Amino acid sequence: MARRKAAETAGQAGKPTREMLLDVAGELLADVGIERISTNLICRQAGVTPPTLYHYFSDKYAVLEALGTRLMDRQNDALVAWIARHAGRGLEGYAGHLAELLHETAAITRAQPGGVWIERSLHATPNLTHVRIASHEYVTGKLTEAFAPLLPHLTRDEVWLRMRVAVEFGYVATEMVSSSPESRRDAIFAETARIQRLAMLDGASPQG
Amino acid sequence: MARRKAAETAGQAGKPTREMLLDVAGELLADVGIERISTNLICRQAGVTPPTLYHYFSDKYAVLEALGTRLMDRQNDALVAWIARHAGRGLEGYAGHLAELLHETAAITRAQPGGVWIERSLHATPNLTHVRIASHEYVTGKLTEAFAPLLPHLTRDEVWLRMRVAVEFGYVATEMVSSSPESRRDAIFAETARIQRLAMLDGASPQG
DNA sequence: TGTACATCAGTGAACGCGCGTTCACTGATGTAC
DNA sequence: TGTACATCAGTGAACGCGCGTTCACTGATGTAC
Repeated sequence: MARRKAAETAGQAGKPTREMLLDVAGELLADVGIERISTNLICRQAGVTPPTLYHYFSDKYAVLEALGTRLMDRQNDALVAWIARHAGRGLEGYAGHLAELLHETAAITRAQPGGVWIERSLHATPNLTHVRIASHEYVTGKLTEAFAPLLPHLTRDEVWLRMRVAVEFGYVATEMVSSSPESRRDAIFAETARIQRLAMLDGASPQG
Repeated sequence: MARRKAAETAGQAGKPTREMLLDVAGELLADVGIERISTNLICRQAGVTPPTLYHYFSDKYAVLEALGTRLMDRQNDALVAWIARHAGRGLEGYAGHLAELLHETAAITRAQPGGVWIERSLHATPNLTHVRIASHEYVTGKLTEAFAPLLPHLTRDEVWLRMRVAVEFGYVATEMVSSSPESRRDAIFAETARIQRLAMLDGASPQG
């Protein structure tokens, strides 16, 4: 009687309980916010009793941390794949496909229940900021590896800073999009890609 | 016996109680986060009993909203003054002084107890996002007024979008700075100003 | 193939605690006459 | 100048509620022999 029943009650039949708890937690971050979410509420919404949650997570913060890690790992994988896909074609190979990267990242965020509220919540919780920072520094490192050889007039630290700022601008764009009507999405990403492109090419020789 | 005593206990002698409650609330947002802050905790820290807080604010959200409004009003005043100070010297009059604006905004944020955590908290609380959004749209409007005549090749909507994105990038820069060592501050703002400048001048005639 | 046992995902019920908020009240100060 | 009264900033104590977490337990499944 124990196994599998809860997930079905919550209409998430088939999903492993742990994943389902994370999905429910994400939804609740969007609905009530980091400031109102509670373990009891997550359990009630998931059709599970509290000891089940504590079977999978050591405490409330572990739930939120896992939620953030799951989202950011997916985003990071997409970025690494994007770098690989456009490698070997010089600066313009990357700079010409920034909007693609923004759209992909946004799609991943949108696909996850809670979407952008997960990032906002991590960001506003002193205990949890390290998740976001570690993730952003990881992708900054990957981008620095890719771009440093193409920007020989800059020191590695200068490239790193340029990438760090570009990463932050990218995330803020996906975030703006999430609170704008869908019709505005393309315009915001196009504008962001335009700016990031200028930032990357500035000072480099015309054909990168 | 009633009047004035509480503020002195909390080492904020002379400050009106309402202001002191907001300062304490800001500190607590930085210390424990939006997710742990409580009215009882604010009162304890401020050396005041709960009914005093409810004398000045209708409920917990009103405290946080007032805190956000106070910070953003100060930032907005600085931006309006910056526009006035550099008006009449064409595009480059503005674009050449972006780092100044970033530094001023950051200084205002830093001067307020809780600083950047106030913005993060509003941002992550569904009930309160309207404060941040209204403020950012207000300054976007002011910038659009100033820049539209200088960018005649763009429609007003295009200028608005460009400004909206620039505003968001500016805020994210002040935010990055707050979690970086002080020595990095200038570099981050210089990089942000570089990018914003390119974004503004792109497509315009050389002397704006 | 049967059986004994370990493991594992889950339940039911409760714990102490701090939350947001409110009630009835106090006493200092300002104002009218 | 004195006095009656309104106002205003604050207190002390408690309210019901939901929080995060834990205890002892259940019963289905996997494994060894």
